[in-house]
Amino acid sequence: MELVARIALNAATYAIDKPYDYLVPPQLADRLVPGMRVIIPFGPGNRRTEGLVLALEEAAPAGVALKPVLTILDEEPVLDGQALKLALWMRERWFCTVYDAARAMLPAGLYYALQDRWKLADGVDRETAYEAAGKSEHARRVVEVVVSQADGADVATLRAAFGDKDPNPALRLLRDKGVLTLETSAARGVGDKTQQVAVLAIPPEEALAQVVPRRRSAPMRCAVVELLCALGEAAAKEICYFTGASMPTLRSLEKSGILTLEKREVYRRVAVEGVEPAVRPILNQEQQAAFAGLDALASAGKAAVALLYGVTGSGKTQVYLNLIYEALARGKSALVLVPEIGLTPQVMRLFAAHFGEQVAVLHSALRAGERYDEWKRIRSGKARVVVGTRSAVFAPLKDLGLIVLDEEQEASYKSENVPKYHAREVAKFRCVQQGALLVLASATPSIETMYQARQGIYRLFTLTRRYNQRELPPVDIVDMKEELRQGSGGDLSRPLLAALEEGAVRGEQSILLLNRRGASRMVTCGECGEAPDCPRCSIHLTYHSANGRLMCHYCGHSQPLPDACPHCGGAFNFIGAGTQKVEEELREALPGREILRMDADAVSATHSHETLLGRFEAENIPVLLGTQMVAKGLDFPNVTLVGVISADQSLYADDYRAGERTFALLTQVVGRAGRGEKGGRAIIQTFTPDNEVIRKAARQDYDGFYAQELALRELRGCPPFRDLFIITASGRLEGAVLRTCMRLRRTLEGWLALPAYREIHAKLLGPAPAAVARINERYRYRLTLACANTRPVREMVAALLRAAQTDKENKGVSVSADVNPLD
DNA sequence: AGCACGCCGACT
DNA sequence: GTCGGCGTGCTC
Repeated sequence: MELVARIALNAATYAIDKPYDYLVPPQLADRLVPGMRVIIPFGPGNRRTEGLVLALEEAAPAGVALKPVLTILDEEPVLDGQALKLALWMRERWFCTVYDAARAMLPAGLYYALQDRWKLADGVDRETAYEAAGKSEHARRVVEVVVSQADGADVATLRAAFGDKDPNPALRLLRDKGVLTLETSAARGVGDKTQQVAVLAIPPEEALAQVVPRRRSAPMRCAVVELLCALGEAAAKEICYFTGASMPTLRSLEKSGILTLEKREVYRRVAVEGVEPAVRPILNQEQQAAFAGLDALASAGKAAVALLYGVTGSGKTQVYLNLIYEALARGKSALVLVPEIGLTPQVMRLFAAHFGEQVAVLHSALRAGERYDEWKRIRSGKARVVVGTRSAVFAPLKDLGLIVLDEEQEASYKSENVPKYHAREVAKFRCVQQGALLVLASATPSIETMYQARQGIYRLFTLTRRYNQRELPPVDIVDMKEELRQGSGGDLSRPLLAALEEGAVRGEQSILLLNRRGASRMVTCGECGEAPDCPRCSIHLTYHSANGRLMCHYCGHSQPLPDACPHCGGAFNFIGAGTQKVEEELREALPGREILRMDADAVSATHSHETLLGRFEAENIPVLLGTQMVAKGLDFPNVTLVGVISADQSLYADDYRAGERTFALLTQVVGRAGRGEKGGRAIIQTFTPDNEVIRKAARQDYDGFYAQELALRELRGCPPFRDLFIITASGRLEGAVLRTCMRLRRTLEGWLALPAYREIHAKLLGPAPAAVARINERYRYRLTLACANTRPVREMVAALLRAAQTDKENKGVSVSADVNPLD
């Protein structure tokens, strides 16, 4: 008998992902446990890859000899039995490999990078090596590269030296002659959250003296140095943004000794210590009723899902804080998930105040090492309450009694990367595993969740009473078409400007929400209507006034704004509002009033969210203008006016969730306007004032919106009536991508006609170009399969993906699948 | 995806 | 005879 490990491999692609059997050598046998990661040889070349041990079995030696496990990477298992089951389920559910799932579940700080280095074998000097290489040009080049490097050459360096040629045959030849050896080491990948900072290495005058005379031949070098002289030091990314320079330019300046590039940690941990302990919140009658019902579910020890539907300000948080107290009292642990934008220092402080040292915080802004520390605290049982964003759903809590998803409709719960999981579904699975209660909390639940609740599949608890019984603020909907007719062509209507001015005169504050990504605006030619496109992606470039350049939001390409339209010579116009443009318009309309801008640009530079919001409140700045993130400032007592600059921008996006997203946003804004003593009002600007989504949001009429939207979803065949499987093909040649898509469609049509799949009743759409048809010189087309998400359908889609990856006809085209994407 | 193996043309 | 380019099939 021998010990065999069944292992999921990092190197396996989706098409060949399955457990592979390896022999456990006797000297490793007593240390190896399922859930540990190992290094194993894979493929004909026995290249080293990482693997995750799924199971260990005693077996009689088979006919063919198994390859051995080489190294164990972990002292203790990193995933327990339930986590391994979750990984297997994720593969089935989201079309990823088991290892993809495992990677998503583990903190990055745990990560090992395998480093393969080719070195001269012991006792071999460079002369012998060159001799062995003989006349082979490739072999000589390999030796050249290897001897030029003190501790051997890594694979990437060799690849680079060979251009598009393959160094492998030469490497193998030299290895077989005993000249070269390959060493594999596993290096911990901690500290990956760093950024490059450029610092002048010599006095500014000297630096300028070196580059200015050569401004003509090297304008970028000159621009970079001038910027650095002004700033002293700056992040490499920012330098590239402001000057249009690229990283190679910075590296060449480093080589010339003019500047140095240093790696620095980006994130700092938010201190939570020194928080006053809080007492368990007391509930009003309505909250108490919801709490009692939920707690009865939680204490039953059977898995359940509940929707806690409570209007803004009804105190959902107090309810689930009480549930956590109860869970802890029963010896259970609790997990609270918040959307990315919702995990603020206030939230962290709130939980620290209630649960002190028992709280662990997991979010994307933690450094790899810190995240790893928190992960260990959770696994050891020291932390029993976890607050975190999407990936915290995998927190290794034992005896999980409760998971809360706050603002459950938020898009940030769906992962955009492989595996493209939804935290709500993962949470549901974990609750089933542990017999725990899942609480979905929201003032504007997603249509799917409310549908399940009304069907009786989820238990529904409702909070209708607003905090201190405050009335809803008056909401004005301003018709921007009418504004235009009256000759007011800007982004700000006269009623909004008047209200802003009035507020400022009274010393009150206003918040303006620009419902749109970043600081951007489209540019079109006023004569021919042409808009500049990204040369690599099929999307329009947007203008950034901070650096005066056109940029691509997908690949980061940037170029100067042309003086005139290259097609007809006409002048460029700006359409759509960006925060920077609105800011300029505001400054003109409200001379002398201070305006604070808060968008991705303003925040990433030097000031965090928090410092900006803090300034807004402390300095009583009259106007705060920004993207979604300003919604966090709505609770300040002196804010009496909230303006939505263009409700249309998200409403007319081309996906089925646009209505839901817009409704949730407007409802939140209106519901929270004027919470303070002074009351308040909201103004919504739109070109379509009769739109029912906008009107219902203004009235906080969720039920009306739900009824209308549900009917629409049924008509369109969207969730919750059908799930959408999006199968995307991408590649460099548009024709090949489209042909692959057509073949996939024919295959699916054939399969759907088979008796085995007769029950599916699917609707098949496409091929259609993806929303952004080309990204980074790759074309993307997609098929949509609309039907219920059942096991046979998932098996069919999985079979399609495997077939597509194996089919030689699809060379150069990759195919992937996603379920109910949110974009 | 990577990698070996096998086949074939180019150059010595 | 090699060397190196390219197509095909497998990965415990």
